[in-house]
Amino acid sequence: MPARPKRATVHDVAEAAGVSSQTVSRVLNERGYVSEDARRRVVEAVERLGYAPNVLGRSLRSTRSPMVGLAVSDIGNPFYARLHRAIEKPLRDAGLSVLLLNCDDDPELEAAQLDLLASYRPAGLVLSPATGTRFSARQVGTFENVVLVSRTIAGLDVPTVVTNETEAFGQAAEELFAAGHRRVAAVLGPEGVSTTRLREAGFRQAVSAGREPVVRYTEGTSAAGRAAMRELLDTGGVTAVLGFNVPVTEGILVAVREAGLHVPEDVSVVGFTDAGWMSAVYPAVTAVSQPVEEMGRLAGELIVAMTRGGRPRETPHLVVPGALVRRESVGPPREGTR
Amino acid sequence: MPARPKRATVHDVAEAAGVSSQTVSRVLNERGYVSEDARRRVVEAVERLGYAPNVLGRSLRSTRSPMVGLAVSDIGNPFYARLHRAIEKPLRDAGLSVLLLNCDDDPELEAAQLDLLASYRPAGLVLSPATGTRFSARQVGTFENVVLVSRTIAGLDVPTVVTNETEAFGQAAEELFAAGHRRVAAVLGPEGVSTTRLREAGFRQAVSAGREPVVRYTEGTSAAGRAAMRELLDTGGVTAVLGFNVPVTEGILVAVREAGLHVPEDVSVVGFTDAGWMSAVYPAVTAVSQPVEEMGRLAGELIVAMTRGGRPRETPHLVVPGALVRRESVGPPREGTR
DNA sequence: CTGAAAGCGCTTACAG
DNA sequence: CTGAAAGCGCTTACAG
Repeated sequence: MPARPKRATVHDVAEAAGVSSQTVSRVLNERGYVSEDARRRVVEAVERLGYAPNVLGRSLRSTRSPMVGLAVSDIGNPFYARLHRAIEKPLRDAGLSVLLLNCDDDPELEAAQLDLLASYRPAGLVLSPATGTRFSARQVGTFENVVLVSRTIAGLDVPTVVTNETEAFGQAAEELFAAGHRRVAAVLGPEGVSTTRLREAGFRQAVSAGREPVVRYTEGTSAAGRAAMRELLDTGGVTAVLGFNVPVTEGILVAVREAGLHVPEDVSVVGFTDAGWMSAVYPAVTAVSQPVEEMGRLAGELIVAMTRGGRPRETPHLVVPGALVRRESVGPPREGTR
Repeated sequence: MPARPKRATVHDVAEAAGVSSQTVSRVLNERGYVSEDARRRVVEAVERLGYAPNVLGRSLRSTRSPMVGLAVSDIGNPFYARLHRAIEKPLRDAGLSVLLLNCDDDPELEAAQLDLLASYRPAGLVLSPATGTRFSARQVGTFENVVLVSRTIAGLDVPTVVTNETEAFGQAAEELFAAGHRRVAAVLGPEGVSTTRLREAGFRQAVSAGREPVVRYTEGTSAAGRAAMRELLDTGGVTAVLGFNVPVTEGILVAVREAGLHVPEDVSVVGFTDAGWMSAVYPAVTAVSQPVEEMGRLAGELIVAMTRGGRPRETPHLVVPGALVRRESVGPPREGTR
């Protein structure tokens, strides 16, 4: 195989243009004064040599890397896939790259992935922390600019972007209780995660006399949602269920199917976080829609602002509203189970 | 805000351990001879100073970066989300990082994203090219180690990992024709993409006397699938449909619902690429399951092997088998439409 | 087994 | 407006 041709450097461009490498740098970075003549010759040489800057050299010297980490628990969860897309855009427009880190909601893997990210000396980190995360005040310093999205960490003074979890989940619960269900289950995520805690609070606020809340904690996956729902159908005596996220809601529906039951005739279901397929099927699934694109955009813009040094006096804690989208998966309980 | 404390470097470690920076480097990279005593002192100093290597410096000097690009058309498409997870694992185990590039199936954006990637001088590129990609033999050289996944580019001599598209899609078509449908539509992806071409070939191979194929090309999104299906329901006179991918299949189901029709009583549907929700709903969706995890693993292993210089004599073209998963979305055509 | 020197590609800080 | 010098953090290539 032929040796790969060596790539052009600033020095090659400088030589071809008859200027110094600093002048090339000035032209490329549009900083400092450069005569029109020199600029023209540099631009022409760049073109001719097919020169493309090496970020490694640039970042090393300037001690400013254009990399921003995005650490999430599962890119297969459409919430995080949408978040990635939404964050990437404003960062790209600001000249920043996103390094996606999949952490499987595992604190060990998260720590390893963040170590990896740290080795790139990134400009920032957007984090949706894993259950039992070890991310702490100490690490905030390592990453300089940190924004938490969706999930938060108690006692950490960093900007956050979240949905009005408690209120929105409470509204979903009320939808089921108000339909006449007495025993309603919330199939939540892992205990100790902020989203589980806040959604559970909303669920409990919807409880009043004669209403019986049932709570199950899960890993937040489809398989876990399915297992929890199977158990609830066997022994829980519930007639309505709230799903923590898209995978859990999917798992709940799988279990209902496998039991030979139907939504909403046998069980009513409300999901948290909307997904395209929920309006593609019979019955269409009632769900709380989160403004994920807005969350991503806000997080991206916060990071951009922070990398530009615009650290505000007050740490921003942005809250975006979820909205219940009523479809067909909620009905009255069967006669006799009421 | 307090100035960020300067991070420790090899020199700091060297000084603390009473050795030279090269010896530190030798210990960290486990290459060359180091006395047990020196090693111990270095390890201890690393620990004490909380030293973590700077990839930028390392990559710049060694001209070997641990970064591998993964360029896909849409991380929101579960196929690519699964692919990312599957590729990331073997690469991480080999000490490589994945930079995910979302290209929106847009050749302009793809070019821009690949330019960005090139600035990191990556060790490799795993690419699922955009429609109308401008990726060419010239660029293969830029990225040194390239593997194409799922979608291929004619005339490019690089390793590929694909499903047996033609055969698997043909089997899905046969499933519908064999159920008694005469006019069957394939809602495909963009014209000119290898997957569209190969799946269409499979579709046409399933056609015989009395069977009428209808083909629609789309952008491959949920919205495009919905629009195509709406048109087919209005004027196409088809009783069965094949969906190109998960988003298109979702869009098809949305259009069926919006028309007040039911699957499979009014229209039979088979999807290409399986998704969790397809077995969570009534009717469960019959689909061709692709071994995405295996594809990702194979692509990752190819990249790892290539970065280690193990370039095989023959360019590998790996083909993995799709499998039709029969569920409930296929039935006989309505009487009278047959 | 170890270190002094050099250099990866770039930009900063300085001097003109 | 421009360039010579230095250095970001690391590893290579060499000499001992």
